[in-house]
Amino acid sequence: MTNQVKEIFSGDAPAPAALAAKVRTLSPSMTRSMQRVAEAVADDPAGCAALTVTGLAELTGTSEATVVRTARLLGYPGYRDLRLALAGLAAHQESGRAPAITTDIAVDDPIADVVAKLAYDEQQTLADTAAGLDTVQLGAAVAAASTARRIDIYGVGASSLVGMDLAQKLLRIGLIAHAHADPHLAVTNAVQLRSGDVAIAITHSGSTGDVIEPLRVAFDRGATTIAITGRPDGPVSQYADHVLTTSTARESELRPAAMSSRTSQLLVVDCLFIGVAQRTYESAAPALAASYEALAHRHSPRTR
Amino acid sequence: MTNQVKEIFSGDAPAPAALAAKVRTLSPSMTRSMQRVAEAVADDPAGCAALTVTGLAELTGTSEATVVRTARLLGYPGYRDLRLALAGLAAHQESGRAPAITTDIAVDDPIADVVAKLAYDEQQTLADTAAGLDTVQLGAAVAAASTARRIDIYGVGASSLVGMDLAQKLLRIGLIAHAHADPHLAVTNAVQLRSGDVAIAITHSGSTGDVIEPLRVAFDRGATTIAITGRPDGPVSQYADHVLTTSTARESELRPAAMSSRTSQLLVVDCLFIGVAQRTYESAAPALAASYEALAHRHSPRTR
DNA sequence: GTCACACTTGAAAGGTATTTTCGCGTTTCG
DNA sequence: CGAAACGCGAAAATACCTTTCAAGTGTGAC
Repeated sequence: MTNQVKEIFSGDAPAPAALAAKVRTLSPSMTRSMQRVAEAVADDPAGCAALTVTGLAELTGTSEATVVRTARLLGYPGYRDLRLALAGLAAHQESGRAPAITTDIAVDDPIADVVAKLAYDEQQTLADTAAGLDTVQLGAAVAAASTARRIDIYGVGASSLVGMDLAQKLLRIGLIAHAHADPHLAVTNAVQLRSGDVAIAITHSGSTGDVIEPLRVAFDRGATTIAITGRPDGPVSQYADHVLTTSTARESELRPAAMSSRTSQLLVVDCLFIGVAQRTYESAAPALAASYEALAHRHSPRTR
Repeated sequence: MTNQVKEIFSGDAPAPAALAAKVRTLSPSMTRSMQRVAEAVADDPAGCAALTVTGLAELTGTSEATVVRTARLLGYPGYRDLRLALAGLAAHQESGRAPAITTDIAVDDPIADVVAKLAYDEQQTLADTAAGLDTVQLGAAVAAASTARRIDIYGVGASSLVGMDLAQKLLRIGLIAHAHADPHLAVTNAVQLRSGDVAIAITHSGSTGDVIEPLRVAFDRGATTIAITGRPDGPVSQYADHVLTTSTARESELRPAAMSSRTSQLLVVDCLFIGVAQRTYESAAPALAASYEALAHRHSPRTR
């Protein structure tokens, strides 16, 4: 009973705050005109809230239809609702004027600036991710993982580290979890899965073939599949029962996308882990305690 | 657009927040039906924002005309604008209702709270780390790494992932970096190091023997040694030329220290990486670009 | 190179929501 | 008690939003 419903285009909740983040996340899947609209909205929520469909269409040099389409893509039933959300957002940002260390990291930035900007960006990424995370999907993923007979995790490149992190933690609370970075081994293992097992694919782009393939196999075998991706509309979602969306921060030459996506992925993975730990508290608690113990012994006694 | 004069009744600014107060002020000058509408609006701004004129008219047992009249009296050009203001107000009071993120994550926290608390904690950790990071030490570490003939990184457990992350990134910009999670291999490799090489140890506790040992060897061999630790006064610092301090967030049963220390370590590692990328920009830039390319080809073509 | 196809897009038709008009009923005051 | 003013809602008029549809545009196959 794993593979039905799916909602196809995600039941995006009409996210409250992180609209700019959502725009960034969905931007790649938008057409040119829609991007213009989305950009205008993200740039000046307050201003746009004051405009009618027609007004916004004119402002962006597009048509009403396009505006409505964009609103839909952002998760609202129509423009009216987007407008309401915008009004709320405008009120928000009015109260808490952002200080904005907005500029990109440059080659000649002093090291202190690099630290500040990087920390700020990562904080932003965290906020965006938290705001954009669908708790229903997360809850479902937690439920599936908690009772899974076995959990396989797929991720390559930077995402493989996130996968290993998750596997490490799940193992620590007594679950059977494996992270696979090797696509071939991943597929080989995916074949073993069946209903009651869980497969998790981690890919920022949502279209990493090496990760999609094992997930597809797991999906076909009847396992419950979870995708952690920055592109919820990407190919990977096709084979995912539950999609957890990570946020996409602006990237620069010095700061590749992999860096902020990792932050976002780790937050999602941590949430998943804690959810599972909660659900399996009975067995997780002693396991956690035991692993504390084990670690403590590997430290030299003197801690001063 | 039929905008004639209309001002007539007061130049009330479309007050942002104090709507309830305005209702009270104006209440005496309202007719009975209008009072009912005003009351409903003041009672539940959020709820009313979700209603259409007709809906609100029905709810209050009045007519659309009366609703519009009330909106006018409150200082808005029409109901549409009152509704927008209401939405803004709703967003406001929603934000004020912070779910006490300050408390620890509990076993029975709903999943949404888990996400919020976790994100908040991590943001805190980032801020702390950035504030506590010694930029002089960081600068020195960057300088050493930029010109290193070879970089060895030691980390076990959760820290091993951070080490691998750093190694991955340094490799990508053309440096020779290796992460060692196996203590024996680490020592074996450390023996090879000499002046002009760099060794980096990552340990939250500052007293992880498996990591200290290879660092000591590297130190003795004359390599420049760097420690990334949460305990700058720990044993590891003994053999470190430069110490980069990570922050320690409170931990709880469900949220092991490894989790927040990882966030902190990653920030430090990212700063180190970007610093190096800046310094070696000439050679790093093409390397970075090249790796983008390589990655792009592994994705399915459609990215639009 | 050319054809076929799928996708984007805006114009205009089609619906809702909001605003205005209008007249009935009620109150108020002479 | 009667006249004038006011409150009120039904319904018409309008503005706004949504949907449909056909033309334009780029893309891949052959």
